[in-house]
Amino acid sequence: MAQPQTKKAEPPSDSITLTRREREKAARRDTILEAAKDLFYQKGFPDTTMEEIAAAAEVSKGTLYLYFSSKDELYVSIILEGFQIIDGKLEEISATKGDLVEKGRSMFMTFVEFCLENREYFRITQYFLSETARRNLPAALIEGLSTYTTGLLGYVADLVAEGKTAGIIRDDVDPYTFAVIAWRTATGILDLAVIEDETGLAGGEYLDLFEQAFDFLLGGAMERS
Amino acid sequence: MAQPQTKKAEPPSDSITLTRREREKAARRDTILEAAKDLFYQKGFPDTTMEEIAAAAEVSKGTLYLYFSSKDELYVSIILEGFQIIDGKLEEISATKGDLVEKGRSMFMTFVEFCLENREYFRITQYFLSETARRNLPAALIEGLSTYTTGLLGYVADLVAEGKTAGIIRDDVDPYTFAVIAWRTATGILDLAVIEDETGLAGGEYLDLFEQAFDFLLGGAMERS
DNA sequence: TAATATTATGACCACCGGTCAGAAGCGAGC
DNA sequence: GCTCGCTTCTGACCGGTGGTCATAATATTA
Repeated sequence: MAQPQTKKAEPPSDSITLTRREREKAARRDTILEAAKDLFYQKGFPDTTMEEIAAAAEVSKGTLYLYFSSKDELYVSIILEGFQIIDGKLEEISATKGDLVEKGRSMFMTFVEFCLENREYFRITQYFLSETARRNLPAALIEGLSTYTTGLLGYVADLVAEGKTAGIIRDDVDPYTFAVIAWRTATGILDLAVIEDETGLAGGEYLDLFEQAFDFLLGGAMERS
Repeated sequence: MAQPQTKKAEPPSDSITLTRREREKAARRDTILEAAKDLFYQKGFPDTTMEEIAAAAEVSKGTLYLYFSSKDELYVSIILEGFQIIDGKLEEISATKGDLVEKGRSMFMTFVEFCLENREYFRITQYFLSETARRNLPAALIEGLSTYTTGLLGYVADLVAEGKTAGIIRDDVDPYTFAVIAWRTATGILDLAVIEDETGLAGGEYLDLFEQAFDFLLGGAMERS
């Protein structure tokens, strides 16, 4: 997940020791990351303490801070992992040949379903928007997240642009703007859908709401023949 | 802010003592609430401590807990106040006669602008969606919020229903569903717009994004003549 | 004024994220 | 194989926070 890993197989006696060290460091980092992910997903971000993560990773609390500068940075690293998974799925859809509208719907629903199946992950990404999180985070991480987001939106924007060329989407629709709006509509509804104890709609019922939201947005962007 | 206030001006010697006590209690509660609101709006929720609120309200920290069971409950009480302001604005728009589409846009943008002008308020409402907040909150407060939300959405749903009657909105559009989607689209984008330090778009630029989002949604719901 | 009930106080507690001085581990040179 | 020096690890410790509770102050009643 996002770490060099430097698996170079050049073993002259000199550099090999350094390389093994690096590998061990990366492995420990991964161990911590996995432990943290399990706990965050199980108990949520605020209820997971650094002490617990340290115990689960079988290191001391101090060691945590040798690999991650703060609790916030730790979970942002986990976010990035999730981003890469979604990125893979969208790229796959993007590569298929087929009806443009169905490809769009598929992207939208794939994103939604991933977030519904990984609620804790979604909650974490949302928490990241909060002012507090951003104040305490290394600028590099924020930058990284923005880049990933832009990348994901790119798949949608490209599709919309294709739709314009094909005469399906209106000329005055800006592809990237549409992508942003669709993305934020999805997350807005997800905020609701991710709440377990809600009196109203339950899990599956929300899928229809997402479908309808997509239909409205698309309908507003399509060329009316 | 949802407290009785009991300003009754009936002063028979017997009940007056009891009433005065009640009034004093309510007044204290209000004082605390005002102090907390000022601080929350100024410094944000996480950076405001109970000690500070106590100092600002000129009471001790312990007293805070005689009036509010937790920090969470304190600020949710503030949320309810904000809801009533929005409710008033939407009701006003609802009562005007005029173009249905413009009324809808006006409701959407009024909500958005209120949230942009009261970012702290908006952040609080969003935080309220989190699992943690819900676990620690009195059921009555959650119930209250749901009721208010349903009320706000009612204005939009009624307008959509009117649009259907007028033949502007498609027959198969469910008014309440549309209202929910529009609401969540707004909050989804607001999540982004409310971040100060964002590299990309700045404050005002978002207004256009909201307008476009509204246009897409509406376009998808309108009867295509 | 004395007895009682209500309300306010702030020292105190548990807990958490984060730090740091020192311990432990490990490779290199003699 | 022993020591020296560097890297990695540790856990006691710190500052600060939300929340509690025995006690004090105040108001009410008799």
